[in-house]
Amino acid sequence: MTSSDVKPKDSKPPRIDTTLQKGLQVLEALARSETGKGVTELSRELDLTKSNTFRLLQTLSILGYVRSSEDKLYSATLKVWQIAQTVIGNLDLPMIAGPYMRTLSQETGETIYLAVPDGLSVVYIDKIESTKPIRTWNPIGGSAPLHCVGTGKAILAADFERLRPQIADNLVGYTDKTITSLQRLDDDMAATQARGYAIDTGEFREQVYSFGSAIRLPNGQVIGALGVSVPDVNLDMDRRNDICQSVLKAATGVCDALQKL
Amino acid sequence: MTSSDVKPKDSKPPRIDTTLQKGLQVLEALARSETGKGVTELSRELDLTKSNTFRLLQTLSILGYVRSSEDKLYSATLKVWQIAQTVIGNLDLPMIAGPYMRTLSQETGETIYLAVPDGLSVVYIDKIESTKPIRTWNPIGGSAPLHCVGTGKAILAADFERLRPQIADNLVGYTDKTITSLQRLDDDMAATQARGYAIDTGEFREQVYSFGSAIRLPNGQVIGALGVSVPDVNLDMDRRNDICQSVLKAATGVCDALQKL
DNA sequence: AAGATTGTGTCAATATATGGAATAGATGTA
DNA sequence: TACATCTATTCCATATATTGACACAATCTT
Repeated sequence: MTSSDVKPKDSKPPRIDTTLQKGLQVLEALARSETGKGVTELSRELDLTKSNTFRLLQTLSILGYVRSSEDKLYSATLKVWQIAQTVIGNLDLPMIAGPYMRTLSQETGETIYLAVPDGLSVVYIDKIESTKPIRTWNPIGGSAPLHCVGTGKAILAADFERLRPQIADNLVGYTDKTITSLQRLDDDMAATQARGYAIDTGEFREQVYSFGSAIRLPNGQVIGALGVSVPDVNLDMDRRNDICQSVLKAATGVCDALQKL
Repeated sequence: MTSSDVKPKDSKPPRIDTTLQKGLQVLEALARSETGKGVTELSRELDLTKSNTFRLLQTLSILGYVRSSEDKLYSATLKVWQIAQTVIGNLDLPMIAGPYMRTLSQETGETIYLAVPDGLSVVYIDKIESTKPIRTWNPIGGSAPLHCVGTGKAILAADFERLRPQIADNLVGYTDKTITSLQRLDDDMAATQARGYAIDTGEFREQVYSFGSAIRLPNGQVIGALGVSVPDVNLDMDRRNDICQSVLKAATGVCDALQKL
């Protein structure tokens, strides 16, 4: 049809699936609503037909994204939140954090770790080896207890109220420095929260110090931590302070990068 | 066209917009993927045509739900997370928490508050008046500083590492009981985290005690708090303990209800 | 009880999404 | 270098799946 080309419309706006677009518009509109909305209200807001809106709502309901309450008010379910959680769980942290890890590596020369929480442990998902001729202890994919290492303690402190009861009975000792009493853990977590970074003074491996700072989403949710591991032979107090500041700066940088994502 | 005879498929189950369905399937598949997926890979996984998959990806890209990385790998953006945040922001907490608030009211007989965080304050979004002939102090819509009241302190403790630096310079005093030093706040927050509920001993209004416990999403994110306000004339130590336990139980109940939502 | 809302079904018309084939680019192999 | 085999992307005729107008029922207002 439209054989008479009087309307050269628009050249090449890549065609777009209108049904999908409308469906997502409906979902977003419901997400914005506090109380839920009716079919008619929605159709007016989005400038769609009532039938059309109804149909979209029906599909979204079947797919679980939307629920129609008691009366005829539709509202968004937490399904989109669940999906968001999986997105966050699959965020490519190594890529996002990469530049900051490299900076951190240059500034400190020590081994840099990127860790994510996994139950009551951290799992190392990326690292940069120390430039110094000292072997390193944790491979990518390896794990360590939350309460002993820099990255773990940073994560623990960032979500302490929730994790505390779980970890209270699991304060396994690894060295004579390991925190095994709940009282000492409480104190250490308070100090960590106050500082913004965590300090491990050989609490998991003898002679190995580590420092960590949490990586958070814009709303505060913890999704990982950056850390630096140092053989304590290398460590005087000045360097220790420098390293801590660097870690904190790097983690802050990653958080900012996440803001913009 | 297609004047040919009928095709008695089955059109009894409520028809569903297949384009929308497929588009959401694509989105979910990408959300599950760590590395991102290509068109062909997706089309095979979802049993769709390549052209079809490509078209869906194109529209999802335009709508901002998906991004095609450097080379031809598609992955989900944080847009679904942003939408999830608005859903959570608009959760009908009063309805969900209602039953637990009523139980709490019956158990204590005192004024029950439902509060949400708002910057460095709490805002009361629902309440149940005390059954006792004592007037109450905070209207729905009213607010109070995070660091002085039961609900606020519960929220503060639940997200302390993030909020601490913000509130450090804002410890305004209201009574001579108000916590105005960071050191005392740190201690109190540690104690609150350990207990699972917060105690306000007349720190906002003279003679008014309050108790609060945080409401969290399944992943730990704080979205509000339940609280009980009590004129201290009514309060002996036994009752105080009973009330604290009741608040804790009620808040836990709301959290569980959110799990199932 | 009448009237004005609403949500929910129906169904033909056609605009819309679709699948297949064609193109283009990239990577690997001989 | 040429060939083979992957990709992603575009094009287009076709029919299918979406659409909108209308009808109907169920509430709510008056």
